[in-house]
Amino acid sequence: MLIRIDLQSDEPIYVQLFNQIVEGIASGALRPGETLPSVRSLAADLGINLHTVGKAYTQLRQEGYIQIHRQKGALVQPGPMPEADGEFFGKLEKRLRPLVAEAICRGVDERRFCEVCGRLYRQFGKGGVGA
Amino acid sequence: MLIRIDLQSDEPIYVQLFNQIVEGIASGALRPGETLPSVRSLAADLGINLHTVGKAYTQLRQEGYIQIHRQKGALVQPGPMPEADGEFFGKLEKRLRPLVAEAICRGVDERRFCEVCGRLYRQFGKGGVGA
Amino acid sequence: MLIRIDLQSDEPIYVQLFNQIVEGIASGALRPGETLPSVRSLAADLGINLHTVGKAYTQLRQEGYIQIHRQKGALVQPGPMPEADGEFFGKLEKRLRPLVAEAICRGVDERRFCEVCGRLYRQFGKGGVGA
Amino acid sequence: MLIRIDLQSDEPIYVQLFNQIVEGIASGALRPGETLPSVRSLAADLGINLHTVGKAYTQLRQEGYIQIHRQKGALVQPGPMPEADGEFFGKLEKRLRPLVAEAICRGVDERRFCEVCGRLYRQFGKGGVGA
DNA sequence: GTGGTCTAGACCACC
DNA sequence: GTGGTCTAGACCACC
Repeated sequence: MLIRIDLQSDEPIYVQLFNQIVEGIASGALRPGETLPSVRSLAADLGINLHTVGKAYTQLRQEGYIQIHRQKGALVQPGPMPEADGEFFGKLEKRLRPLVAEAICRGVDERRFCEVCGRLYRQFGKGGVGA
Repeated sequence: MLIRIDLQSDEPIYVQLFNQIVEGIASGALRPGETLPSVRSLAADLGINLHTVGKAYTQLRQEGYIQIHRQKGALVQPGPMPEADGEFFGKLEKRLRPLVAEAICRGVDERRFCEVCGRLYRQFGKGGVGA
Repeated sequence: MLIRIDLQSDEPIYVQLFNQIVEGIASGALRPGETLPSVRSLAADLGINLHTVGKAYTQLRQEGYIQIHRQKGALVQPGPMPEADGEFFGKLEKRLRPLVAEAICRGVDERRFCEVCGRLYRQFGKGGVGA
Repeated sequence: MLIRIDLQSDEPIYVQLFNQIVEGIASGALRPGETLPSVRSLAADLGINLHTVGKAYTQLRQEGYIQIHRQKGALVQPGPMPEADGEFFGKLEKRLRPLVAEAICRGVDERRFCEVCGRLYRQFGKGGVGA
């Protein structure tokens, strides 16, 4: 899977990496159980620091998206993905709220907002985990 | 309008303030043309530094949500709110993408995702700018 | 002559007033010797502070664009306008330099830059002092 | 590149700094991709506060003249410079208008005015971005 | 080491 | 009184 890091973004690199791996899982580019490159090799490929990759991997593990084995390295969660519990929906709402508020201020109604969401779903929807 | 700042949050205070004012506009708690408290008084009320409030106000002005008059203080944009142009939708998609990806990984389908959005729209929708 | 003050501009009101009166002279809307409204009446018309108008008038007098008489009030310089001496050209260059620099950075060449200047000259050029 | 700050000037320090960096880019003294001194070191060199430098850098970034990398520091925009769109020409006209008006009042015709512009173009033109 | 955020406190222009 | 600018100094995330 192709990963693109934008060094001049104000988004921390480890967050970009985290997001792109989650997006890879969502799109099916990364399948459950699939091995991920080692911290060392991914850092080398992307030209970034070992610690940065390590931080992204650690966070992915903490949220249940990947597993990390001392010897075998990292792999996409082969078992059940983390579930969408109340905590998840709580956080989701918290992160969505400012986006919705800005959209409302600019006159974007619910239908158009959901169209954007739908477009994203379709972008990911080709062969993803839910397929 | 009640504003609550979480000093422990990892979200910068000025961002929290920015978001809450935008949410106030979206909900109608802040009406177009309504005056906002002065930088000094709001800072005192919230127990934060006036520069932090100033930074939030400056950003709100840059994005067109408020006007700042050098000696009369700040007011909610009385004229047309910033429009939802291509740039806005581009940024919106960029900010929505990781949320959608995480939702997909957890098995949340488009319908349920849009339900969350819809709930937020209804939260804001009572007497908001579009009403 | 119509004067428009933008209260939400970051340009001080007295500067806006100064500029618009100079522009009125340049365009011929204000003729040499023509009387200007009193500080008091102009302030009332524009809904701004007396001192603000006073400051603009004082500056216009200091630079030779108008005369102020205790009894008769203010009038457009009836005699020779301030001349374009070395000091003037020095200041002009200083104020033009950042504009030219920004234009160059954006790939605007001298010809196009001067076209903009020429357009402004033509805007003013109908019946102005040089006509 | 030599930067000179006039602490007595009524022009804010961060604006002086902004302008001089833009002028450095226009003249070619600062090349695309070239690294700029860190906020701290430039502040120390100029004997001003690091926040003042930070404000200038932030504004330069917002207008697309430089990039800021969170840990590598700032560099002159290596890619395409911000383009001269309608917004730019609108602002340019607004800033040029009072200069042209004053020039007209003093009997400076379009030809002489453009000669001054041309002289500035030639000052910058030796090895600049357009060269 | 780098920029980002926050605080405390000062002075200024404007009106 | 209002926002704008500047300083000094601190802590933080990132890498």
